[in-house]
Amino acid sequence: MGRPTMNDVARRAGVSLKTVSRVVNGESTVDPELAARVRAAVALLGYRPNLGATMLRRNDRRTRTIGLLLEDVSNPFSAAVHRAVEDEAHARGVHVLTGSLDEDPARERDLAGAFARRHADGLIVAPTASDQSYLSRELQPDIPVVFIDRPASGYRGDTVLATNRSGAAQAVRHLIAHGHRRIAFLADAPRIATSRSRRLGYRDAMRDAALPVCEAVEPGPDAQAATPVLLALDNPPTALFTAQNLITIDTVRALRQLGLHRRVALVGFDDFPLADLLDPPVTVVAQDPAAMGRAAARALFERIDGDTSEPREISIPTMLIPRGSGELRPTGSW
Amino acid sequence: MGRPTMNDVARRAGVSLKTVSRVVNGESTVDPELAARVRAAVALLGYRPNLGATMLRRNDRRTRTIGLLLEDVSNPFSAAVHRAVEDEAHARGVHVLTGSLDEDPARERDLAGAFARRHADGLIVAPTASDQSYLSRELQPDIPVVFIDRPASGYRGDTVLATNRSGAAQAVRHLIAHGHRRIAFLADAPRIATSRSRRLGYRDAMRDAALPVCEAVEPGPDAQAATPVLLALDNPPTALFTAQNLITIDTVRALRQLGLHRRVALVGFDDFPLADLLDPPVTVVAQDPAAMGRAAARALFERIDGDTSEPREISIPTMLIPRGSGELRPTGSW
DNA sequence: GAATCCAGAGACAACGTTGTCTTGCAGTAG
DNA sequence: CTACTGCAAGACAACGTTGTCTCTGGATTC
Repeated sequence: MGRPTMNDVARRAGVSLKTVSRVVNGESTVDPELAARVRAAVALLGYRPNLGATMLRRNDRRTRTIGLLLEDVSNPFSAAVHRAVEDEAHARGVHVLTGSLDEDPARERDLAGAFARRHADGLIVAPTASDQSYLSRELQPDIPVVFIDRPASGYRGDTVLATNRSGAAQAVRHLIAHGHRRIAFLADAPRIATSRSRRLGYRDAMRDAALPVCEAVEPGPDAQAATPVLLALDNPPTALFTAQNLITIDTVRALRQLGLHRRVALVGFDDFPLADLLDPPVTVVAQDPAAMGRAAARALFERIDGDTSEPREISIPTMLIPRGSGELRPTGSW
Repeated sequence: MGRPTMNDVARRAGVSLKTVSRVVNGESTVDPELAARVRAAVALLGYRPNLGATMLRRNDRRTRTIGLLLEDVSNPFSAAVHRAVEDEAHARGVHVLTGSLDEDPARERDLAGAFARRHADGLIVAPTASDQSYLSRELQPDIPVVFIDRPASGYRGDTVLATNRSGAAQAVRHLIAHGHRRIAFLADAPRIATSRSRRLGYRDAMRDAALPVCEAVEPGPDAQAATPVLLALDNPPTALFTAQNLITIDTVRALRQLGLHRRVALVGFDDFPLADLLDPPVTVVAQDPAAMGRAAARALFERIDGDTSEPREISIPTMLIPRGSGELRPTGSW
């Protein structure tokens, strides 16, 4: 015996199937006494509506579920976005299916398709693939998608982005203002859109100050290795700008090992927990992942509720938080 | 027009509905030529099976979805568990619905019920409520539940726990071995089972060494406030054992503010990122959240696959990681 | 007192799919 | 040549629910 159905409840209460349906759906055209009998039977049998059948039959077709595709749910940035999205969804009685993409375009496609088949009412995606046109094939045309953290291409949807370029430029100008002239840029793969934007910001600031660029792109999984190489150059940088939180942390480790953490200035893009407790405390350009998640969720729910206006691009400002590592002055030599 | 159905595909391919069903489900009793026509029509129309209808009709009733209820998806411990569960699920083509509980028993009940109504094939729950007997009412009898991090009561299910008591005792013995006699214990609400277990471990070690206990339970949201109070006692503790990662971090902050971070020893339960980069690096008893998540997911999938043996209790060992803060010797006075 | 109305309740079909049964037809044996 | 076998493919019911239509009977109206 599986779980009880409306029919079981109807038999038990001595009414018709349809009357049970009416009571369960709170329709008013039911005799109070019958309604009471039905409710008693529901409680007695522990009846719960079969959501699948409901969704199949109803014409509004809402599963009150959204899909959330992030880079890696265990990364603090993704986790904060996740939490903010969940809070917005919870307030609306909506549940969240999550998936981690790990920079794997195939996984992005698979999971988006899978969530679509599960009839998610909408998707929030931090794109990993360089092209999202697959979404047209995988998704029902009326499923809204909001992109977060990185822009999408090939599919129309709202996009929530941090001020990557201007935030990066601000970080670099901050280092310049503290006397640095040789500032290196450490970033992950240029395939990643945020990495490119932040590099543009770095270049903006360097160009404006007529300084030469020095880029170590894609330190890869072991960003720690890039730092000693950079600092062993003939005319080594006196300051580093790291474009992502994991790279920042690796760089902190590397500087520590070299014993240069108090001599080489450092500003990181994206804040991370305990940055304020390190020695020196790490100056960062903080994103606001919670605000990004909230904005994305709100945009998505507006679309789900029928907003069909032109896709928007929502900018969430970054904020420079001076803590110490970014205020170190250049030292002549070590 | 909604998305295409099997009927649309059948009409297009000039075959019967049932033949489409056979092709889609990979049954072998279909003429290759018809099968090819069907597949062409599927591709042309972009047909995707309606999972709701499939689940409704099929008798195995699997949604290939599991529910995961954690304390807070943005907490590093929960996030690591989440990631491990996702990886195990992904390997089996199963998707994960997540929810944060925030120590709110009502939210636990609501979300468990909601996921059950969504026909999750199983649930992994880090219990917040003191009693899980509500699950009998909310869940179909054959939905397996695995509890993680904290034991459940009132519902039968496998449980995955860290070695809270022995791990805590080990931490305290470590401090004792480094000469400490006055060791305070800082924990969150005793309502939380892990908090109680760790306190028992603390008491075990103190009793074995014939030392008096000194407990500051439930520093609450602001654990930073408890530390100065403790250290202002007449005969202040020379070492602190903190029972949870957020409390550990708050305590690090407090010690830093008091300028005592190099004089008062500290061991924390549960590791956290960057603990090794603080000054001094923080000695911890590390849990292995990834192993816990993996174990929970594996146990759940075994149950889903039909294992009906007695509920098991799975212990995931903790590991003491000496880094510096726990090896400070007691100082006579400050 | 008969005609009308309305509210409440049931009958029935439908949502998109799969399980089961039946049909049709080619191939084979007697 | 007839009867049987086997297999591919269609017809039909069913899963659990809701939308629509119809029916009933008591209250209201003239």
